[in-house]
Amino acid sequence: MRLFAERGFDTTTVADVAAAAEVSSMTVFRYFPTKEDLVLADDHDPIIVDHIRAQPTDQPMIQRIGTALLESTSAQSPDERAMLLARLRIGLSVPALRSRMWDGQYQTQRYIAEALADEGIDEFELWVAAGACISAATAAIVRWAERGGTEDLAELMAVALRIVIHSSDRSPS
Amino acid sequence: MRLFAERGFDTTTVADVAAAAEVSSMTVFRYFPTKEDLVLADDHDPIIVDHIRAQPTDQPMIQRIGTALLESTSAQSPDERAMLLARLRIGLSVPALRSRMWDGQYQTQRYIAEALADEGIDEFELWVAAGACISAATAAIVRWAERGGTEDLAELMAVALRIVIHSSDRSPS
DNA sequence: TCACATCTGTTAGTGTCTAACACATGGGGC
DNA sequence: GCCCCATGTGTTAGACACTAACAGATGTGA
Repeated sequence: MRLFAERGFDTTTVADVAAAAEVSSMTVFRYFPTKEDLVLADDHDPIIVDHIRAQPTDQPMIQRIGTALLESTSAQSPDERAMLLARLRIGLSVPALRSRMWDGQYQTQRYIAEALADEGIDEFELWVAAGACISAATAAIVRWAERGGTEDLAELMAVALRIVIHSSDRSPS
Repeated sequence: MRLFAERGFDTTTVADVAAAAEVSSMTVFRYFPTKEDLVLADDHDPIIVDHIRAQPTDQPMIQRIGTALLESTSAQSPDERAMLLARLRIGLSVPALRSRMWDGQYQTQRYIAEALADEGIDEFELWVAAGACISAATAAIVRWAERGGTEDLAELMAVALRIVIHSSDRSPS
């Protein structure tokens, strides 16, 4: 991350990273399947799923997902926030990384839909609701990163989720 | 597209495509910046923007975007549908292409937000609304492709958009 | 101390993509 | 008809990401 931030992602080779880590290039590829994974490796999905499962089941589906996303973001430590910002700073400016980030959110969407399956909700409706919430959360995160992390991420995300969810008065299940 | 469908994307080299087109590899890269662009090249964004601009301005923003997406999909010819399905068939199964597809939607989101700027709406709210609609449209398109294109895409998209928009009673601007 | 699994390095190779230069083709002005 | 020039294309050389197969090192348990 230090090398990428200093010299740029595209202009830093895997060999450079390997040398800085005092290992061979092969060793890097053994732990990170691609160069992109050096930046994108994170384990936030299980945390989100935990928060999803902890939501009261008497709420509308879209509300449960949105609240879970908001909670799992609010629970981040300052260190995690700093790491997230560093990742986004590099990731949003490099096309290859940006694409991979969106795909990471697609994976998150799949995890969420999987965690909430078997509740009798229509599969497609669940998928759409998860997509809408993730889209809103992403909008907040991107905006936050573009402003250099100076704004309140949790508040931004709450605003974004409110736009998508607004006064949903539909019943659960 | 034929080669990729027959022999797989990863197992078909650019040299193979170039040979089939009876040109050199260099010529391929001159017209398509990357191998992925051989599959992903499309020009749907301007059409969406046209439909966006054609919406009555007395509707809520999210409604205008959603309707425009639905219209520009409904207006597709059978040939365009077939091409879309072929692209999705290959694209969804190849990680590198899937990632790039998501990034294409990010670009679409930017076009939409740009087309609707200067209307006095809060920039962030506009961005979130566009993201939610695109997310819904994408859910419909992916579902449609996963079912082999047998379902009614316009109807799927209408259902998805209704979930995101539902009975929004907020005023425009 | 030995057998074994795990980790790491080396080598050789494939494939994407770039840069620089040379060649061919075809149309417009003299 | 001939040259000039723009455009399109091919060739070559090369950087870099990534893979596969093999060999050496290291540490752990019996």
